[in-house]
This record gives sequence, C-alpha cells and structure tokens, in this order.
Amino acid sequence: MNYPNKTTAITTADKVFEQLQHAIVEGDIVAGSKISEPELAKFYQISRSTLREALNRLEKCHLIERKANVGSRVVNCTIEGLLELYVTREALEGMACRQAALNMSDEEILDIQVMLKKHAQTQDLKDGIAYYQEQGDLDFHYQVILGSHNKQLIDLICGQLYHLIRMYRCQFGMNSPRATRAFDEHAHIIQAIADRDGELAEILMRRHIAASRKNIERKISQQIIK
Amino acid sequence: MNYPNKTTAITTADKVFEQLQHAIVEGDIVAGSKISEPELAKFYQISRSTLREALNRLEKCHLIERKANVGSRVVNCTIEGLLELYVTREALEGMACRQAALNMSDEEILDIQVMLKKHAQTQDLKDGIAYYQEQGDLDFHYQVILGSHNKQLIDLICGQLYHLIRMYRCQFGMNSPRATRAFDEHAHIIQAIADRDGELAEILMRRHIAASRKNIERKISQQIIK
DNA sequence: TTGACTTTAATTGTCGACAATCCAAATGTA
DNA sequence: TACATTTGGATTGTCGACAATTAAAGTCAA
Repeated sequence: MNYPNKTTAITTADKVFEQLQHAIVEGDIVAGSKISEPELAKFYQISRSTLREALNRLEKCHLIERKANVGSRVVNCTIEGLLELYVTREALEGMACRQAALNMSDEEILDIQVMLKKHAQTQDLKDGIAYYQEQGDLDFHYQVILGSHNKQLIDLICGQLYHLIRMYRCQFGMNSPRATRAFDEHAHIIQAIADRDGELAEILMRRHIAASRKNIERKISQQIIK
Repeated sequence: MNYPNKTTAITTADKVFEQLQHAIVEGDIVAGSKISEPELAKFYQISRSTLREALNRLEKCHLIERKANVGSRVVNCTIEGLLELYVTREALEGMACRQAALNMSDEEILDIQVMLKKHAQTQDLKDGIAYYQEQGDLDFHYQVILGSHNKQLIDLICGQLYHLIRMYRCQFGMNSPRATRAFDEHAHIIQAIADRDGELAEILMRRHIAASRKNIERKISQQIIK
C-alpha cells in the first residue's frame, strides 16, 4: 500500500520527527510525559535547534502540546479526547466521502473495489488476525479521503488527525472487534460512491464512524478499556 | 468581543507571528510571494531562529507553505482553494453547531442571543457598513464553535482555518452582500440550538455556509471577483 | 544561438553558547 | 508547624556563525 501524501523525509529534523512520531504513537514515549529538550537532543545526537524543529511538527499533528517558557508534553489520551476525535472524524470523513463520490475517477473507484476484494480474501484466510483488519480499515479510509481530491480535507485528516487516531488505537488497545461488520459497511460505502450518490455516501460514512464511536462508548460504560 | 482561545503572545516569536499573520491576511505581504528569511529577520530585527519559529506557526494555520532546502511561500488564493475551504467549513462548523446544541449552557446560549440583538440594532443604525456585518458574522460563528465544547473542533476551525478564511475575504474583497439574509439565518440557527435540536442546528449551519459558497460560485461564473 | 556543464552567490539547515524565565528546594518569620 | 520569600538549579527562548543545499550566472562546445 502506498501513501501518496507521505513526503519522504529529507532533512534530519524530518527523520527525527518520524522517529518521535512512531515512538509516541506506539507508546514508547509515554502519553502525558514531559519532554526534556536537552535529553532528547542528546539521545538522537542532534542539536536542540533541530530537535525543536521536529517538535514543531509533532505539535502540528497534535501529538505534543507546548507552553511558552514551560516546555512540551506528550498529549494525554483521555476518553473525552477520544470521543471528541471521533466526532471530528465523523464530520470530516463524512464530507470527504461525499466529495469522493463527486470527484473520484472511475479508475480510482475500481482500485478501491479491488483492494476490498483482496482484503476479503485476506480476511477469509487469516480470520481474526487483528493486524490485517486494522491495516485494511486504515487503507480504505485513507483511499476514500484521498479520493475527495480536496487538499484541505486531505491535509486535515491524513496529515493531522490520523496520527492521533493511531495513537489512541495503540494506547487503548482497540483491536477492532467490529471487523466483519466494518467490512460490509465499507462495501456499502464504495457502492454509494460508485453510484455517484454523494449524499448517501456521506450518511453511510458518518454512520460507520459513529458506530465505532458508540462501540467505544459501550465498552467504556462496561469498563473494558482503561 | 473577547476571543477566549486567543492566547496572549508571550515570546517575541509569538509577537512576530501575529504581525506576520496580520500582514499576510491583509495582503501587505502579497499572496504567493516567496519569503526571504534573512530579509524578514532584518526587518523585524530578530534572529533567523526566532523568525523560523514564527514561520512554523504560520505554516500551522496554512498561511505559508515550506519546502525543504527551498524555502517558504505565502499561500496562493485560488478559486479552487476557496471552494475547498468552504466545503471543509461546512463539515466542521456543521458538526460544531450540532455539538453546540448538545453542550452549550443556557447562559452561553443567552449570551449569543443578546449578541445577535445588539448586532441587529447596530445593523439598523449603520446599515450597509460592511465592517460591522463582517465582524458580526465572525463573532457569531466563533461563539457557536466555542459552544461545541469540543477542543478538537475548536482548534481546527478557530486555530487554523479561520485565518485562511479571513485572508480570502480580504484578498477577494468579499464584503458579505448577503448580510441581512445571513442575519436571519443566524437567528434560526441559535433557535435550533436553544431548542437543543442538534440535527436541525447542523442542517441549518451547513445550509448557511453552503449558501455562502454558492453565492461565491455564482459571482465567479459572472466574473465579478477576480 | 542553443544546450549542457561548471562555478559562484545566496539561501536554508544545523550547531553551540548565552540570556531570560520558570520551578523547587531552602531559608526565614510568624 | 505553617506560610511567605529568596535563592539556586535547570529549562526554554534567542542569538550569531558555520555547513549543506539550491538556484542562477557564467563558460564552453556544437
């Protein structure tokens, strides 16, 4: 799977940014912890200036928060934050899906349909293996968002929110128990897009995401996670 | 009017950021032009490091674009960019309005209603003066977004998109010819919020923004702007 | 004149050091 | 002991200089 908007890291600040991004998302740097600039700079063997450049990009995708003259902290993963994130996703991805129905080329639509078919076979073969489901879910959403052909939406969702989403998935151990149902929902969404029915496509995508959110809320009320 | 999320500039990089933000939005630094770091640093009498810190924040609210080893450019105001921005606004502010209907306190709702009344009187007194209409429109949307009580939405819209919106308004000379109609629409929206009807509130807000977008598209087809 | 290559000037990225600010331990007073 | 003040240590913000990269000017050959 290729992620077209993933710009290859050129400068060293870029590379450190990517490493830090991974470390934060995966939880190697614990959520909520304070970031010591001198310490991290020494660890990566770079100067503080370069590190601060990397920190600026982390702040841009909401993975850290900075206060003037105080310092940076890794964001805290809270239940409220997770729900707020899903509400925002519902709005943005819903609209992206509507735009995708209007703007995607026939080839692009076909590509997604092929991808779904491949995922279906993978799912048959290795049923229950979370990784493929996770990756498959991300891939589908990613392609739909790109299909909107709306730079603003693409940047906001893929460039900023998705790292946070992955972080929550890792930290809360949300290994998609809705896999099979989600798969059917994906199929319905791409059908609406293929029919060029933007209104329906948006509604289905919003329901799809809202279902995930409600699933999380249900779990929370049962104290399953955290 | 107070803008609660406007953090007072502490560091000098903050102050320069605000000045640059103004200069870009107002068009004093022309859209699409290249930014010379040494030149700007000398102009503001700061070092390049602090200037780069300010540039990072400008990039965060999509006012400039950077390329590694090449430099920064002020964003270009294009028709496509404007329409994409409105589509994104429709999604985000629509959802913010829905959340506002769920989460605003009765006092907050009353405050907006009072504000609208005051704007109505101002509009009666100084009918046709664009400034008050512009400001009033911004104030209303701002308060509704804050009313969502959703940090993610608030940051995305107020912290990032709204500067771009103001930039387009300045550069394209969009002095709200829909003033009176927009005013009525605002009244209907706050009514839906007061009724705690989130679904209707979202629909009305989306129509409100979509109407602006279509108004722009109409103007474009008539070659009135640009 | 055109095209490709070389060179040069300017710009960006990175570095280490200093100044300003904040946080906590220590001191003093009631 | 409790509380306010001071002081010390550490961290962040800012600066100027150097290295790496780019873009353009200039040279040469066809």
